[in-house]
Amino acid sequence: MLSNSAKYALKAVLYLAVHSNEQNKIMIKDMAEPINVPQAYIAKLMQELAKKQIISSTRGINGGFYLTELNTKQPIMDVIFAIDGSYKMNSCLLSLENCNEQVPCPLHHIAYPMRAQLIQSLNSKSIEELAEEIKSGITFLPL
Amino acid sequence: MLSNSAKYALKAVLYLAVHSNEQNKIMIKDMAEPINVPQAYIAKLMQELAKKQIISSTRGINGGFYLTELNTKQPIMDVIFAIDGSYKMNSCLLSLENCNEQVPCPLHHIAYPMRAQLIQSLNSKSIEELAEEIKSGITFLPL
DNA sequence: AAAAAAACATGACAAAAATCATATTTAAGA
DNA sequence: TCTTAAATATGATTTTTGTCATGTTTTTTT
Repeated sequence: MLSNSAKYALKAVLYLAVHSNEQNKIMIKDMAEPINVPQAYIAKLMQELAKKQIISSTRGINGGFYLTELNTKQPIMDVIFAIDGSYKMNSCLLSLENCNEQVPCPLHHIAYPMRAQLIQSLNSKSIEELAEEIKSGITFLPL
Repeated sequence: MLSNSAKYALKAVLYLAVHSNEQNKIMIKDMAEPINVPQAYIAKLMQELAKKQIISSTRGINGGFYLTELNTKQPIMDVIFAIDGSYKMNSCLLSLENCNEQVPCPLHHIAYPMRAQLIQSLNSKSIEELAEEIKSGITFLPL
């Protein structure tokens, strides 16, 4: 449902959402440890997200990664899609190609409503909203 | 959330539930094609399930795999646990070890209720119940 | 008792995902 | 303009997962 990479990316993006802005960029080496992801690995993911404009970056001295106002308005789902594509998230629990409401697989009625609701939530929640919850101590971003 | 192996195993078990009983055993070579899983692969999975008593088997001539009455009463979740263990299914969306109700991760409030409900469904639905739905044309077991 | 047909056990191989390493490009400051 | 410090690009390596192959054991039939 979610690759390891997507999970790492989500943690990283939320970390940026809480700790960075256009005046305060964050370097790879300073974010790898707090989110507990290997530096070289998270670096690759961040580059991918930057290329797809999910996050922002500038190189050179005083460079780093950060989120613009616009970046933070994006739904969480966009981060997932950028890394995993849409297939993983959208496919049926049994990964049956032709499972749908008309020809439902044996688990469809159990699994589909929940997945649909999850997708709905991930699409409607913005990065910013989740960051606010972290800042106000409602949720946590631990190791 | 579910390994490929677990998905294959579920398809196979449901196939047995619909097509087999103690008088009517099914050989590997006759089930691989209809459920669209490589024969050698499903063979290995079935042996694992047989060893863990999720399904039944007898060898030798006229042998094969089948489900006893007792087998069919088991919850669907048991099949998943037998193949994947409990970790995959029970872990938080971000795979954070110490995410819980007291110290929730940023996605906990979005993801947990649905996962809990899914687990509840998989635990309360028996193999037999799903097989009945297939037999009566409510759901389908396609490729 | 022997032969045949099935599951069972074991391990080899392949593909994909995760992880690591290294060289290149860019931006800022001296 | 040169040096430095950062992201970027590319690809190598490792680990995990999925797939395949082959020989062994068990059960039934003759």
